[in-house]
Parts: sequence; C-alpha cells; structure tokens
Amino acid sequence: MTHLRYDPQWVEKKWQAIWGAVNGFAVDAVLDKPKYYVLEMFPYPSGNIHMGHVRNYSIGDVVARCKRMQGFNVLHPMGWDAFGLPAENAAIKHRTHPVQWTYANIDAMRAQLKRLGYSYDWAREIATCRPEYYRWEQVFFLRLLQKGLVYRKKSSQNWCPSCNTVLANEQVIEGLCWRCDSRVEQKDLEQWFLKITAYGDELLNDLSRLESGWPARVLAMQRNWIGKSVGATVRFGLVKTHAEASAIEVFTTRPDTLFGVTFITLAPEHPLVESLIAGHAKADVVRAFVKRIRNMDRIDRQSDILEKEGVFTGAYALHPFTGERLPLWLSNFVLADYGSGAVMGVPAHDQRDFDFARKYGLPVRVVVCPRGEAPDADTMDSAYTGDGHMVNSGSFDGLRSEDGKKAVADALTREGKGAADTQFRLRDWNISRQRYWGAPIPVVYCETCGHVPEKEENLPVLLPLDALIGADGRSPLPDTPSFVDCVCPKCGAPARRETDTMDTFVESSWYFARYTDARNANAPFSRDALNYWLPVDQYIGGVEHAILHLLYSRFFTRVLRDMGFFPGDLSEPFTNLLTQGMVLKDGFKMSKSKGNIVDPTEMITQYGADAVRLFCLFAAPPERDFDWSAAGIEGAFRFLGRVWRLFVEEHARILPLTACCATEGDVRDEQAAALRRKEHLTVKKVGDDMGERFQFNTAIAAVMELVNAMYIARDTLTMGEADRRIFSSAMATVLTLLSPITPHICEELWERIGHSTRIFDQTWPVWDPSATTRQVLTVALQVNGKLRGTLEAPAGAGKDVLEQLALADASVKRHTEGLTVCRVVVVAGKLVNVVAG
RNA sequence: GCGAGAGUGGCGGAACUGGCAGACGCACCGGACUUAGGAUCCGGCGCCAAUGCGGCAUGGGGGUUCAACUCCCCCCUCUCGCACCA
Repeated sequence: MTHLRYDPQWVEKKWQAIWGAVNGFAVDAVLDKPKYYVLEMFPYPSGNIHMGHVRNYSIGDVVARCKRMQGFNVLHPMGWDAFGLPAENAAIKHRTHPVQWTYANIDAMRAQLKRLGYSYDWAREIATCRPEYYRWEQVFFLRLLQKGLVYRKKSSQNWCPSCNTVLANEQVIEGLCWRCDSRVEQKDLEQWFLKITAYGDELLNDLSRLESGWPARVLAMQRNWIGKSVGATVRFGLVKTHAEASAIEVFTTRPDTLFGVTFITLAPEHPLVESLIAGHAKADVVRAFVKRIRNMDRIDRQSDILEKEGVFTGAYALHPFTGERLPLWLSNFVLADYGSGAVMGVPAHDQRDFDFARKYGLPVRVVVCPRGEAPDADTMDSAYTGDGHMVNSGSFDGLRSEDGKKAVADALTREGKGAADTQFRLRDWNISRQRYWGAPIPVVYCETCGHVPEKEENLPVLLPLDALIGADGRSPLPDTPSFVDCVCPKCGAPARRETDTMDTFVESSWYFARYTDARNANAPFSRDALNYWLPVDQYIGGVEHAILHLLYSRFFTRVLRDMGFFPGDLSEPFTNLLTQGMVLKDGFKMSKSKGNIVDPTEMITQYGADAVRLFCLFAAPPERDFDWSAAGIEGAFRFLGRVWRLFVEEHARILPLTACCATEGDVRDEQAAALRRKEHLTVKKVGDDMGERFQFNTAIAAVMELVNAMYIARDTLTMGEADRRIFSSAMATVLTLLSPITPHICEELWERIGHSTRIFDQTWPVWDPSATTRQVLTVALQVNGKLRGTLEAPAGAGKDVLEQLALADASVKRHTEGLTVCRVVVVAGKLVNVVAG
C-alpha cells in the first residue's frame, strides 16, 4: 500500500483533482428535498486569502457538509464583492487596469479556496463587477426611482479626501473613513439617496423576530443605529416678527417637562440664526461664535470632554401654554442634523441643559417630582431625569410622567402648537460615489428634461473598460466622452450620462439572492429559485458588518419584496447569523504593520488544508477570538497523523463497513460494549455540537476521545470477526464524523477501507440509545454536598438500594461518624447525597 | 454614560435543563523504543499539604438549595459597539 505515512499534500491534491473535475459540489437540480442555504460573507478580491477568511469559510463548509449529510439539499455558493476602491489604487500603483487586477486576484483567490477543499458549487460563482450582475442592480435602481425611493438631494455630505468620494453615515467611524481612516470632511454636494428611512420602523420592529437567530450584540447595534425616539414636536412662537418664520420647532422625548422650559437652544447651523440676530446689538459676537464652532474639527466638536458653551441671540420665543418669554441661545451641543436642530432647555430634568443653565445663570424650574419629595431648584447639583408626577404644570399637575407625555402632546395638537412625533437617528443612504470602479448609475442629464432615467431596455449601462485612471486618483468617467455623451431617453437631444457610480454596498445588499439562480440571463433570479432557497438559513461572517452590510441587506430585501421581485412574505434575508471571532497572533489582530501575519498558504503547504481547517475549528468556539499558535497547528496535524496511523496499523483487520453498523449481536465482552457505547455517544454529541450548536471545538474533542478509545480497544479486543465489526464500525464513524471538518483525509481513508462511494455522499449516522446503556453505573457519593467516593451500582437499582449502599460505604461512614443522618438525596443513576448534622 | 459580552489550571478551553469542576488539546515532567529524537507509544500534571487522611479552589462579597461555574442581589476587572440624539 502506498503512502504509509500521512502526507497531506499528496492526499489533498488527489481529492481536489477529483472534486474539480466534475464540479463535485453542485447543488441538486431537483428541488424536492428540504433545502438549507448556508452562506459566508463573500470576500473582496484583495489578492490573498487571510486567516480570517479561512476561519469564516471553514465554519461554513462544516455546516454545509454536515447539513448535506443530514439529508438537506444544500446551497453553498461563493463569489466576489469585486467593485471598490482598492482596485483603483492598485491600478495606479501597478500601472494596470482595475479590471485586470480584479480578475487576476479572483483567479488567485479561487485557487487558494480550492486548496482548502471547500464544497462550493462553483457553477454559481458570481463577481459583482460583471455586467451580468450589475445590470440587475441598475434595473432595481430604475424601479426604485419610479417608486420614489431614490431621490437627489443637495446637502452637507461626508467627504473622504483620500478616497476622493462621499461616504454614507454608516461608513464614517468615529469621524474617520471606514476604509482608509482619513479624517472625514464636510462638503455640500448633490447626491443620490436611497430612502432607507421609509423602512426605519419596520427595520427596527422586525429585529425582535431575529432574536432567536442573531447575536444580541448585533441586534443591539442595529437598534442603536436606527435610534428611534418617541416624543413630540413643539412649536414656540417667536416674539419678534421675522421674515423667515413665525415659530421655531423643537423635538422632545419629554413633553411632560414642557413647563420646565426656561430657554431654547439652537444649533449654530440652524437656518433661522441670521434672521434672529438681525438688528441685535451683539450680532457680531453671535456670528463669531457660529463661525468658530462651524470651523471646529468634526471629531473635536463631538468629543465628550468638549465644554458646553453658548451665546444669547437677543431674541425670544413664547411658551406655547404659559406665553412666557424664553431666551433663544445658540450652543455647541445641539446637533444640526437631528430633530429640528433646536432643543428646548429644561435644566431641572436634563443634565446637559442643567450644566448649560448653571454656567450661564439661566433659571431652573422643577416640574417633575420623584415620589413625595420635590428637588430644590436652587440647591440641586444635577438634573432629575427620572419619571415622577408633574408639578408647576398648570392643569397637568399630578399626572404621572407616562400619562403626562400623552396629555401634553394631545393638548399641543388641540391648540395647533405641536403634535406627538417620532425621530430616527437613521439617515437616508447616500449611494453616489465619485469613483470609477463601480456600477454606473443609469441616469442621464438633459438640458431640457433634467435628470432622466435610462430606458430599461438600454441596460446595462456598461462601465467603459478603456478608461484610464489618472495619477491623481480621480474618476476618469467625466473625461470619457464615449461614456458621458449620450442622448436623452425622453427627448432625444444630446445629453450627459451620470458619472457617479453606486456605493459597493449596493452590490452586497442582494448578492445572496443572485446565487439562487446565478446564470439567469433574462432576470436577476427566477421566482421558483427564490421561493425555494430564500431566506438564507445560516449566514456567517465578521461582526464588523453588523451595521453596514446587514442593515442594507435587510433594507434591500424589503424593497425588493415591495417591488415584487422577492416573495411577498419575505422580509428578513438571514434567518440565523453567526458572527465569528477574529484570528489573532500574539494577542493582536494580524496586520502588515505589526508584522504578525500568518499566511494560510504557508500553513497549508506545511501541514495541509485539513490540519489548518481542524485547528481553526478546534482552537475556540466560533464566536470567540482565538490566537493562532504554532503549537496548536502542530497538535491538529498530530491528531490527523494519529487517525491515519490507527487506520494503517489496523488496516488488515478493518472491514468496509459504514458508521454505527455493528450490532448488539457483535458484542462479545465488556471491552466491545464499551467501544460501541463510546461510538454511539460520540455520534450523538457530534451531531448536536456540529449540526445544532455550532460548537465545533467540542465536537472535535469528542471524536478525539473516540480515537483514544480505539487505541485502547485495539489492544484489549481479541479481534475475532465480531470484534472486527465493532472496531471497523467505530473507524467508519470517526471518518464520517470528521469528514465535514477534514474532508481530504477522510475521503482517502474511506476509499482505502474499500468503499467505492464517497464519504461526502454518506448519510449522517444515527445513534442507537440502546447501544449506550450500561449494566453498571458509577454513582457519586456525597456527604453534605462534598464528594466522598464513588459506587458501582446496577443500572436498575432503586432509591432504597442506592441509599443502603451509600450508607454502607466506608468513606461515607467515616464522614458521618458522630453525626445524625437526617436526609438522603438520591438522583437515580447519578449521585447520592447524605445530609447529616 | 448607554448597550452587548467575557472573567474557570502555566495556556486555549469543557461542564448543554443546578448533580463527581478542569473533558479535549497545548505546554511541562517522567518512562519505553532508539545510534539519535523535535517521530511514536505509555504514564503524570489545579493549588496547599503529602505516607495516607485531608483542606482550599470557577474575579470578589452575600443569598437561595441537600447540592451553585450554572439561579438571585451587590461590587470589581477586561473586551467590543454607540456616544452631547434633545
């Protein structure tokens, strides 16, 4: 027999060739079995697979292979999130074209994935930069435009000076660009927006339906991001007559504190500022303040240590109920882009307002009392922000906060001075990017007709591949006449094509649906395929996408549903979400600058893909970070060698059996019974851990235990025909259970055992409870809850018998000496606790 | 500050519904086989005490219970996310 030593290079090359020759992991075309759609977040084709990818895809592959063996028709696809800025940067750096760089990277990374033996249906591979893909996105865009869910708006936008493009709010992390960490600037631009806020309520409310399948952390982050606040809008009439407005609006979550308002504060950017200060003696002071605050760095301005400061405008507003004059201030802690950009100052019941009032000597008025005692406005040293009952609030006195909120809002509505209202933190999604390497936005600009949608039959609007990116990194599209020059779809006059491209997050918002029918040339997907495959049963990826990608995908799913592309009952794209932890090295995230990168390819070359996969899954539970260690991968490799050796050394006695096929009749002695018992218990544990709980580390540990038991059994069994059946069954079980994790070695040994089928096509073994029962059980003996010994007792022994045996035990006797036994707790088959005092 | 999660041997981690804490692996120590071993196999391995008995241990403190890593209350530490959102 060849290859007595475990040589992963040889084994893996052999099996990858076999799988590759026939697209060995194609999905069953007949859609009659129950389906299971497992998806890993597709990679950006940067050129290299890193260890984080390996962990992500290894988890997905185990789930895919395991579910397939358990009888599901499994969809397990892979593709490339191929548009994006790195391609442009690389093109400039290497004097190539993004399209060449991208496709070369895809080829390289696909080869790396194939070396890892993942069971993807490669016939469904997609790359979002292909016209066959993005043309459907352009169709969606036009339909969204029709529905009024896309619109153009000029406003202050996040601008990354390094990427030369705008960014969505979600893409600004602590004031920095999500990609390149440059400081984000503000720039007034007219851009295309997707109306994600129209789905704010639904996106928020439906999170509760994901509670059983998504990590609480991700749900919390999404809730936080959407940021719904319920309260009321209040209109304060302006004292002076101003040309632009007669009232100023504020939003509050605490209408019950309306009578505690002692001032109004506006953001420096508030549009009414100039008209409010017109004619005011100190108008210049106010203008200087506005200028200073507006020029502050965005990060500094949002810093939590920033001192609250403000300036009085000289103008007053009127309280809607009392008619009291309230001074109008500007301050640096009011955000222009939330609510109406103005807040009512209630110092007694809001800490910021309190700090502000104390600093500038503004009055403090208590209007909500915690049970019984009223805080003293003069001596209180912080705001009382809790609930209570209303005081000093006219006819509302005595109402509890909850009722007060509603009563005040109702009164505002009655008197036309406001209404109950809801605010979201979520902003509409700016999808315009001033970049080249993205999907063109299918709109043209006509002098007479304005912005006109391209006709659907003219799609795709192709991204020109002959455009060259200049050294300055700016998009070449505006300077590419073949792209820009076109005719107006409406009037036929010469027109200019939109040169902004779409945010690449648009592509990743619907790719999971394209996989269901990836080669469809007539439609983005067929209804039958969607009905069968969606939603994704298990989605796996990094937590860094908790807001951006997952929120956009949830939004897109609803939009496509409401436009009739998706089934009407489909709202959530991903039923279950697993966010895997990071792979660290020496306690830190792997990075070029730290120089602590472990290259998967090197590890595969040294230990084989099976060992790399095994270690990634064994080192820690999937959600947790784990530290890559040289010793750890050695250990994984050693275990596979141990399995290999067990097979090779016992080869002559191993029969071509399948898992769990030895029977009760094959059991000759206790050694054989023990091995068979271990085998079936392992099948039970691995099935639960791998298929239900996704605890691969404990599943692997269980298989290791079975292998250890087999090493003992081969010396204790007499290895007659019956024993061989027991032993061979256990061997088949080891290989079958391990095959989703380390498929190459398992296929090889399966074949060497004498099977002509693939282990990939084996059905998951079924454990037999009767094989796991024991005649004699070990029972723990406790005295007052402390372990004092163990006892071998017949399995059927009753409580009385166990109690008698326990009390007769020498160790128990010793520890109860001089004490009175007052109670004996017996847990059948497990433990006896003698309570004595 | 708000939200989520974590805290168990030298290390990664087990213990799923309260029932023998430390499975499995790494590291380490000892032995076997060897010209050799960084291969392989066997054994040991929480801490204190040690001949045995035993005592102490799951971040700290309380509580419930016959029994607590697990449930309840208080506190500490760490990680991640959000953060002047009115």
